[in-house]
Amino acid sequence: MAVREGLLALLSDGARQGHQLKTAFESTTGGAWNLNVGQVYTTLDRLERDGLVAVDTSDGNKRYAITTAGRELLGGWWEAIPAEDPPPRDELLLKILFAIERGPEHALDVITHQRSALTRLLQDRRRALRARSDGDLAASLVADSLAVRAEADLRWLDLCEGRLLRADDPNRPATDGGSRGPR
Amino acid sequence: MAVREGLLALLSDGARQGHQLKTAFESTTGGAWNLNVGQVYTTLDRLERDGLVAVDTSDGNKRYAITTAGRELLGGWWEAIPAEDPPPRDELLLKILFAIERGPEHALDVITHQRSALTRLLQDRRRALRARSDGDLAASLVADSLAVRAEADLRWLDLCEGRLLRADDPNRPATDGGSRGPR
DNA sequence: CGACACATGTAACACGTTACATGATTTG
DNA sequence: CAAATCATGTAACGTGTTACATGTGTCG
Repeated sequence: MAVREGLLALLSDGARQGHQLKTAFESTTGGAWNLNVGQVYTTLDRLERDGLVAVDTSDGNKRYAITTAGRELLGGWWEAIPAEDPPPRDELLLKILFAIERGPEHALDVITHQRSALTRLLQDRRRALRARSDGDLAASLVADSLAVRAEADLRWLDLCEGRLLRADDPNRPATDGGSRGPR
Repeated sequence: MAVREGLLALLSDGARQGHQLKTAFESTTGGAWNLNVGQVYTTLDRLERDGLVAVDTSDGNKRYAITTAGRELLGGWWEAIPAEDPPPRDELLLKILFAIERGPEHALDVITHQRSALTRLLQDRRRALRARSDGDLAASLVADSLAVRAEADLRWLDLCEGRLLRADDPNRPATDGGSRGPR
């Protein structure tokens, strides 16, 4: 559900051909996300099927134009806050949750490993960010996003470790003895 | 690619039936992610097709067991750091990138709106986190993750706004005049 | 008995992705 | 002219998701 809106956003600036949309999409995302041309057309077909775009062949070319319904949907998109319910499944989170299920020691191992790997990755990303301080705004924003995301993941890993250690610590009265009991 | 590994992780503790896996998956994720039972079976079919699990009917029941290949894949999963290439398309990031394409003013509007909405969401999440300080470790970790994620998004929005304002500011020598020029 | 949970599936669809087929136009 | 780019698609596959069809067992 991201290609759709991206194409609509591009079309809200004026009708374009399918192939142009691929190019525009990639340049808008700073080259971070390439689209297979075929996907553009299949997505456009679906958008047309849903009445969000219409084909305009008034001049010999085949141009896609956004419809009123498309504009409405897009208007909502700008305002909508990306918070699906249920939230998208985050791989790191899932990994730790299932590691805990296998045993807290295992989970702590995984956390340690992930943290060091993530730290390395973050350094790389920061380095890349400094190196490529060319004027490409989009690419910079993508890099920022990746870095911030990695920092957040690291912070979460720390939180996670804290909770695990506290849960294991026999000093503390366990908040609940048998929530995970195997039937 | 998250249900597969989750089921494998559960099976690495011992063979189970399909329906039990649904229950285990949901309890492991603190109820944050429910699975349709049908999906468990289709996923198991695919895992079996790929030789990662095998069906065991030695006792009258139909149990799925992880295979050696499955264990190998799982071993890699624990260590693998969730950093796909290209990175997963982040909706907030996409939204801002396409908003910029429509015009920096528009982008600043969207940023402002997203920030206030996200701030509200974050407060809700924090409140929810405090309220439900029951002993459910998994649910707490999910809530932590959501909160940390929201904080990171807010921080990124600030970064983003900064870059945009700097790019628009005529005092600064624009790093590049025509990278976004409409041909 | 009737409701509910357990248990196993099938069918249909959405979206994303890759590979492939085809033709027109441009340009070195 | 040959190669590259522009342009439009189709086919096939993978995962995720929902809805539906069925049957068994348990318990109030």
